[in-house]
Amino acid sequence: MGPAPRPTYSVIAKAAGVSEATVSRVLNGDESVHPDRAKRVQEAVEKLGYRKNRVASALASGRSGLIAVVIDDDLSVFSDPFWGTVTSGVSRILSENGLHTVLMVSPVGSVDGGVAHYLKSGEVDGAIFFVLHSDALVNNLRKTGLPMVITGTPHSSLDIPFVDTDNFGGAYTATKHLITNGCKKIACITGDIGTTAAKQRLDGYLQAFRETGGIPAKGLICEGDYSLQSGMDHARKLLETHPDVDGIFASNDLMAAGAVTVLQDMGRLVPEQVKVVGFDDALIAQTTRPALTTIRQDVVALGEAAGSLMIAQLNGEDVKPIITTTELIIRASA
Amino acid sequence: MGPAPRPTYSVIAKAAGVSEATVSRVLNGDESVHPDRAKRVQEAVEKLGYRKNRVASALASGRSGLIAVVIDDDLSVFSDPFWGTVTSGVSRILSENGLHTVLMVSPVGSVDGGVAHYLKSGEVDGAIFFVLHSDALVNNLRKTGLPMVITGTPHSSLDIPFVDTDNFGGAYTATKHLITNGCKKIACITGDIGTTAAKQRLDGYLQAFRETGGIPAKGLICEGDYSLQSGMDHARKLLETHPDVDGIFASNDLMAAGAVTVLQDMGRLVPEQVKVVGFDDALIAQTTRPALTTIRQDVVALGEAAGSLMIAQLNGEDVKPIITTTELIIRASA
DNA sequence: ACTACCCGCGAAACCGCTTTCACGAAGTCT
DNA sequence: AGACTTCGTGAAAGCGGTTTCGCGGGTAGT
Repeated sequence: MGPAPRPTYSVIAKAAGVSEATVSRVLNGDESVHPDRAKRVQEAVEKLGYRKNRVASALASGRSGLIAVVIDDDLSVFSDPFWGTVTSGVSRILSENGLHTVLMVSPVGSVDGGVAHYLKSGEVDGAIFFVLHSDALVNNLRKTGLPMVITGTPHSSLDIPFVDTDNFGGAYTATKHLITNGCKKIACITGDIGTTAAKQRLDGYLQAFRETGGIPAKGLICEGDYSLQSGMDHARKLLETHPDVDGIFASNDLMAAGAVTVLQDMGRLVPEQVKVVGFDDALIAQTTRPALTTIRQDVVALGEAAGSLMIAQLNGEDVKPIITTTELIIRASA
Repeated sequence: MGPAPRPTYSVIAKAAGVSEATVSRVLNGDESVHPDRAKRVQEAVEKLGYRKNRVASALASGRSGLIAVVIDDDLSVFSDPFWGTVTSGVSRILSENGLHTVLMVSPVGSVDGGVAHYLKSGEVDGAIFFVLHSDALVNNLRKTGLPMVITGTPHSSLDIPFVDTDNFGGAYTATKHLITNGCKKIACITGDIGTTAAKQRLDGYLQAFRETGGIPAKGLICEGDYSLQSGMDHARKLLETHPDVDGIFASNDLMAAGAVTVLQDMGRLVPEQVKVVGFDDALIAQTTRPALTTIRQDVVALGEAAGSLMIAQLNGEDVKPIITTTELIIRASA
């Protein structure tokens, strides 16, 4: 025997002594049904343990109840808990609203790939993108009218709602912290500069400088790529070109951790001689010695924000980007 | 204007001069259609850019093309990249087979919760569970005939196919490595012992001991919970109760990292005085100083294995559990 | 009292694809 | 040559909801 046979409208309608149309109205919150009959339907539904068949409903109404979460295969899904965490936040909010999350891990670059087709096919009611490098697909999809939300700040200023961490503010705070603590020569190891997050964090760093009237010496800004290795490489290079560097703001904790180990290997004391601030407050920030001072971003909140932006859109409300706040977590490295 | 209007069977049928039934047969790989007509249909499909409406197809056939990935909310989805990584592997395999991944992050304990209802409702063709503590739901779902795959070893020996890392073998190898390198007093910090993975890793540790004739002294086995904190706590306790401990096998890298920092804080040299081996080869294994010697598990492969087990099941093949191999990664901590 | 509306509700069409069923043509067996 | 299969095919009946349309009765307007 297969799955338990489920009652259909016809059964409910019979039990409640009404037509299927009325059952449908009641179940979809149509106010125009007489309370008495609505109640009879409710009771029948209750009694028979009826559950709507989403597929049939989707076919008839054109709404599938599915939201795609599109994750670019480029992303380091494989080592960074970030994306999984955001997704779980998204998923929570969506399911609270009766929607399901369809996960698509796939190269997003192509405007004409399988993902694009799928999204265009109307099988999902909306799509949430985790985009870093390219907006091409999203941009292309705009004209289809598919409700979309971007996680991370888009490159071009599309009028598509997005959610992002306050990268600029966080980086500003981090750099300011270094300055306040007496650092005179502060380097910045950026993330992959092809991402808006990395750019914004760099901007925050620069802004902090600007305010103090200074301007970072040439060579103090190193273009990393968020990887441990790049953190190490740039720290090493920095020590050669600028032996007197006394502060480093790294665009994520991983690079910060890499920088710290290199600094120590080269005989520098952290934080006594060189202070280091990271970004993310990833787990790793707690395990390095000294533990990293860093900028915490609330990743779950980011996911939830993305989810609720989608919900709002589906409800026809007009939506504004959401920027989630960051927090300076002071540990031992700065 | 909404999504581009898509052609239906009726259009294709007309264009190819055949009936809709024939179109359906061709598109579903029914061999019994005359090649000529099949070709005509193919051409029409090609020419008109036809794409099948999955929803309609699902309603008519009862197959939704959706596979649920159920992640227990208990799990540390929020700090451990493990689950995200496995999921991406699953998703890749599924989508290669024309299936989509529906993500459900939700408390799984309840046999009667929303997830249970959803899975019973026939809206998905199968479910892949990430289960740690309880098999209740899975067990309950068996009688529905829903194809299922478990990631991780189930507690009770259900006849449900599962995939898992060779926890036992990995732990055995890790411990053996410590023994071979001259450790005399080797402690084990287990993971959450409510999980089979933790039990198996403990068993592997014990097996290595058994083979050398020894049996671990009382108190050398500490029950941790996979968290950084528990690694630190147990290491501290160990140094008090067994100051002469010279080897630690921790059930994951996070605890190993915690142990290492405590050891160092208490003045022990790693690996000179105490050697430490972790498990997972997580990113963190590379960032601790000294870098962790650990057991690598291929997490993506695990996900892919889960995906292909599901595919096989849907194809009616009979399936056997898959145990993926581990590898000893020797770094500096042991 | 008579036409004009509005409101609640059921009949029925419809969403787009799958699958059963039966029919005619062609092939096989005495 | 007649009866029996086999094979390819189309007509049509679903799958389980949603939604349009129009009807009957009650309220309102004049």
